[in-house]
Formats: sequence, C-alpha cells, structure tokens
Amino acid sequence: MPFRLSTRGHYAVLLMYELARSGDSFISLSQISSSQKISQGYLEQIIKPLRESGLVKGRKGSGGGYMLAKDPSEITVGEIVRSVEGPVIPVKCVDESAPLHYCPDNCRARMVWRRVGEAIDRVLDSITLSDLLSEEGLNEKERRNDS
Amino acid sequence: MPFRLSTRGHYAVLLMYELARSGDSFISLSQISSSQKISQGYLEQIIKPLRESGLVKGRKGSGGGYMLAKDPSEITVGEIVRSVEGPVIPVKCVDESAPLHYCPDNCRARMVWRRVGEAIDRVLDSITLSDLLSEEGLNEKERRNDS
DNA sequence: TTAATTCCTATTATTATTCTAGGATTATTC
DNA sequence: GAATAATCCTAGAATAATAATAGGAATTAA
Repeated sequence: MPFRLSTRGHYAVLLMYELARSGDSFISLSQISSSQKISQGYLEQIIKPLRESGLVKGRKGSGGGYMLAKDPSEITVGEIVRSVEGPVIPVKCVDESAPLHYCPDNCRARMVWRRVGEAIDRVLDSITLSDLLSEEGLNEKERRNDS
Repeated sequence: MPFRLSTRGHYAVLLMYELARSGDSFISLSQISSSQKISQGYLEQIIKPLRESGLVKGRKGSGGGYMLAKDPSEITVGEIVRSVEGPVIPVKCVDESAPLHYCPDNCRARMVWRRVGEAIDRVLDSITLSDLLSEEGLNEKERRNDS
C-alpha cells in the first residue's frame, strides 16, 4: 500500500504522546514498553534521534527515564516523524539533497510527488502534542480546516 | 523515509503518461521498457491491474500493445496509484476494511493518519493525465490551490 | 506459419524493516 | 560502596516487502 508510515514513526508518536501525558516526570521505557506492548529495545532505537534533535531528555540511573524537553504545544507530529524517519520524500526523484536524482526519463509527474509531500508535511506540522492530549482541540482544528 | 511511494506506483504513472502521449495507437511494453529503462516483466505486472480496472486496454499479437481506455482528462493520478498499490492507508490502525485494527492502546493519533491519507488522496485525485501532458495546465492548477 | 505481442504464474534476489542480544555507562537507593 | 535500575550504544538476526527474472500459453497481424 502506498505512502505508508512504518511502525518506527507510528511508535515514535505514541511514545511522545505517553511522555506528554505524564507531564513533568521521568518515565522509563520499560513502563511504556509494557503499557503499549512495544519491544523495549526497539523503543530505545526510536527515542535516540528524538533525544538528539532535542525533543526529549533522558536521565540515567534508578528513577530515571525520559521526559519532553519542551512544552507539548511546541512539538508537532511532523517534527517527531521527520526526526525518526527523515524528511518526507515520497519519490526519490524529488529529493533535492540527492544531486544525482536519477528518474526514468521525462518524469513529468515530479510536480505531483512534490505536492504530495508538501500536503503531508502541512498536515503533520499543523498538529502538536497538546492537540493530541485533548481530543476536543483536535476536532475543532479539523472543523476549521475543512470549512 | 516516511510516506514513500514504491516504484510500482511511480512506474505506473510513468507508463500511463507514455500511453497518454501516444494518443490513439497501441504501444508495446517493449517500447516503453527500452525508452524508460524499466524491466519489461515488471511493467507487465504493473499494467495488469490497470487493465483490470479499465484504465487501459491491451491488444495481443503483432502490432499490438496497450492504449488508454478513456480520455486522459478522465484518468487521475489517484486512480492509477490506487489501482496498482491499493488504497492510501498510511497506518494500519485507520484501515476501515480491517475489522481487527490492532493498535497499541490509546492511539489518539489515529485522526492524524486519517487526515494525512485524505490530504494525499486530495492531491492525487486533483491531477489528471491531461494535466501532466501540458506543464502549463499543471502550474495553473498549482497557483490556484496555493492561493 | 511465423513473428510479435499480451497474458499468466511461480520463483528468486534484493532491500528495508523490525527486533534481539550483549554490553558500557551513569545515577539512585539501601 | 555495592546493588540496582535505568539510559546509552552497536552489531547482527529474523522477518517482511519490493523488485526483478524466468518460462511459458494464448492471440493476432503480416
């Protein structure tokens, strides 16, 4: 199926949502692993880039864990997904950073893929963790966008 | 990278674009295979669902090949992509057709994935093969959408 | 009848994703 | 200060998805 998000990005959002729910305290991955039924080792790999891009901070040792490094209202789903999966580039031939973007000749459709990527980013960037915390907020936003 | 389109969908659009360019004559896959540098066997697999959903028609035998079954203005990129790759469902837990959509608990983000899928479909369905034939047409549409 | 093509299915090869294993480091708690 | 609980790090195995190949049957035009 086209345009799938791998579990990596999916779990990353879930993970960040759980941290957002817990506010100002450190939560261990083992807690999230057992509550969300996701392998702890996999979570460790997923949270690494989130830490490196300054979205979460970790504390080692007993009683340690992770917590958000910013207010939930300042973290978008787009930042989370791009942090763990890289930029949204539906088709290689629209990758600006790859100078040798080989594409079977005459790919007139490039514009389409570029626009798809922008549309995805627009949705992802319009939703913050605090929107997810209150379903009300999310639905309001939706109503506003659809009108 | 997230939300990627596989070569299957990419090639399908390329293929349909080539057929659209050639108008009312049958074009063989071997021609497209050599001009676009795509394996002919792979093209055969890709064009099968396109034929089954009535977007192209094939003629066997010498001088045979494929041509569009409708006017290019009546074929959208969305129809092509969904025909060869299935529906746009970024994350399993928003798949309506799968009754057992298991999702790690409390997936508040479902709304996000649903909205991403809709945004992708909106872009894909707004562009027809005849839009691709004239770059002008495509750019005009873009200007209209962005304003 | 021959050549060119679609049409069909199974299998292999390649790549990407998901998960596991094992350990090093750091902090807390007893 | 020792035990424990956690992050932090890397390599690799297992699994799944994607891309490509192979070999042929059926059909049509020349």
